[in-house]
Amino acid sequence: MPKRAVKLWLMKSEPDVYSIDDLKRDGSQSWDGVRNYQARNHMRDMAVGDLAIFYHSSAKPPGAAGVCRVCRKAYPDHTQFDGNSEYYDPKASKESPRWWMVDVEFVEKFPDLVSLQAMKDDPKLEGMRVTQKGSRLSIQPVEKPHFKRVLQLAKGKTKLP
DNA sequence: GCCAACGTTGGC
DNA sequence: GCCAACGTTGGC
Repeated sequence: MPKRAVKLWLMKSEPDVYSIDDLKRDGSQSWDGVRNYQARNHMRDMAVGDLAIFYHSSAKPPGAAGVCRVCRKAYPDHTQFDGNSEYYDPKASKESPRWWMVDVEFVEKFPDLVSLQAMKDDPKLEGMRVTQKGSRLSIQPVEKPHFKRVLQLAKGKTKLP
């Protein structure tokens, strides 16, 4: 069986809540609290070793802040069962969980943040989902040329397989 | 704080 | 299954 190719993603986090610096400090982190079906489905498509752009949303400025790697494949998000959690979902049960999460580990923080504006201005990133108006999806697949270009703009040192 | 985009919910 | 109302995201 040939190994599945590494897939590339973009994952949004509000840095006031959890930033690339937090991930650098922690080493790895579970990506809980996703409550959107499309984003959830993308997480379930992830495999260990997949790489993701760590994107700072609702930031000044918003943009690509670094890279992380999936280090545990999708498993049930425990916050859906926790009545005290803001992510509690009364319709979810342990027998049939509704929400899933992955764990990610720190890969690098970019020397230069690539702002959303810079991404929008770059012709090579035309068509990249995050640059499109009203793109709310918090977990998006990214095409390899786009990922490479963001690394280039960021002076990132991550090597794509 | 505004509001466009768009996902979810619930009545029918 | 439709769609109006409502809620959320997230840039500006």
